[in-house]
Amino acid sequence: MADKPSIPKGTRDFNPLEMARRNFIFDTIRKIFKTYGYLPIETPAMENLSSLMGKYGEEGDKLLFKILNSGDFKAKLDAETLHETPAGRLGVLIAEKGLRYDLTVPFARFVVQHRNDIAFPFKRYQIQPVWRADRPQRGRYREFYQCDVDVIGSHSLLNEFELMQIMDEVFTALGLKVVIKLNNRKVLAGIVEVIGEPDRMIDITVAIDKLDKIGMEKVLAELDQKGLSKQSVEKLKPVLEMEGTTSTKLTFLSGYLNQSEIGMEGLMEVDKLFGFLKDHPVDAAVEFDLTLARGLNYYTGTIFEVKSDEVQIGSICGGGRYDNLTGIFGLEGVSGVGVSFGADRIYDVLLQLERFPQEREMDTQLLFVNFGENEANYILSILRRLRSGGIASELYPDPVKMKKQMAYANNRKIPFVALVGEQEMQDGVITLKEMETGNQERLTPAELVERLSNNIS
RNA sequence: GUGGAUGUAGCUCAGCUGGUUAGAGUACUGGAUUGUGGUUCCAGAUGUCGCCGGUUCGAACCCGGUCAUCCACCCCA
Repeated sequence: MADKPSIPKGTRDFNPLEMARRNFIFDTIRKIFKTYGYLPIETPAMENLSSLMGKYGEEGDKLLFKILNSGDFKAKLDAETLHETPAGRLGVLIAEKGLRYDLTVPFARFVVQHRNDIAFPFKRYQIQPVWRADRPQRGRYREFYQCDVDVIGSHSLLNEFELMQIMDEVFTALGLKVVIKLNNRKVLAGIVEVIGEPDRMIDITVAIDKLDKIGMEKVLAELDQKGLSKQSVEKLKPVLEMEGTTSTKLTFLSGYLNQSEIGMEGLMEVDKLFGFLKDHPVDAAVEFDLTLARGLNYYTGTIFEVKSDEVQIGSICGGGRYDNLTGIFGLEGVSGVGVSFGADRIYDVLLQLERFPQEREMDTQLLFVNFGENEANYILSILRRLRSGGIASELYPDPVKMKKQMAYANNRKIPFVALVGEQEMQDGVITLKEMETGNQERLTPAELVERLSNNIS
């Protein structure tokens, strides 16, 4: 056999069953976005590389898919640059476009570019694929869909709360038990300020994150190795040892952070969100989680992450507040907040839990057996009536053996088969067979339409 | 980017410390049943055993390389 065709690593085909299931997820999410007043936009698959580079940290830049310039992409390069430039850097010299890495940065670009046509606060949703040159793994793809909702142009914490309600409503509608984790960058900034290491936020949050994996001693050793002073580590220790419920944690931190203005501000925000929750509870569990740092470096306030309570897979939804994302595109002082649902991981979770609803509304309801040219021609006008009545129906294209046509209906799980042969044509009726029971009845075309319309509703 | 595992029929997998013609289930095709599917029975087709090389009288099996896939770390949706 010749080499089988294949698709690039980390990408997938979707068959009709998978599409029905994916659309169930997209439809559920879209419907909820709309009821909260968000409007749809789309942006191109590719952006100028300059819009993408530097927005996701050093790691992110490496994971960008770059698109080779068309035409003679090395025309402007002299031999020396071509040789001397390290491979990693050569990319930007021969590629000026790249595939989008997420939907938030293109959205920021969109807002800046169309600022005069947008009424702020602008609430939009966007459901499109994104691409990352990551190494594929369980729950990690190189092409996957994000479903983003963002509000831009408002500082109000009501937006954060609204997003929490949306997250809750979506996962409830999908029938999934989840935990919404909540943190605030300002609280993290406050902690590093208090211990006197304001520039070491990343090292410290990574250390906090590893706490339950490798234990206190190893975390302390690692911090020491990273060059944190003993004094700072000592000061950090109470935070690492912090335990208990959200409210005891918040009480502890309000004492701990009281010398840090930014820390207290963050704490107040977290407190306010939990206040909203108290008055308007949601189904999902909501946890204050200091270990949540999130890699995307544009977040400045609240950070969200949603994890499945039932299946172990990375986060299935995440997001946060970014105060100055549009600043990098030249529009200062516009604050935004948003979250992104990972449709592909949600799919994996639903699949594993077998929670997909058994839905087959739009599938073919009725198949006409093809007995030959005359019969087929006669059936075409009946089909037209059925279809204009909203009944999905089809005629088997070839006049092959009946057994084969029945087997086709069976495989497609088409619930009804109609037989119209010479006999029926003469009598002006249709023999309708219900596949599941095997029952057959003779109906006029009008009765047929009525019978099947009732069956659908 | 670092580490580990696995590649045999369309799919899921057997294949004995290396032995001659590589199997099962399922799916597929035809028939039992020429206007009736899902069950049953009968028959049939299907493989460079991922690829390249080495060891051997002999390799799906052992060794080396390579590619692909999966898993963990990292990062995240």
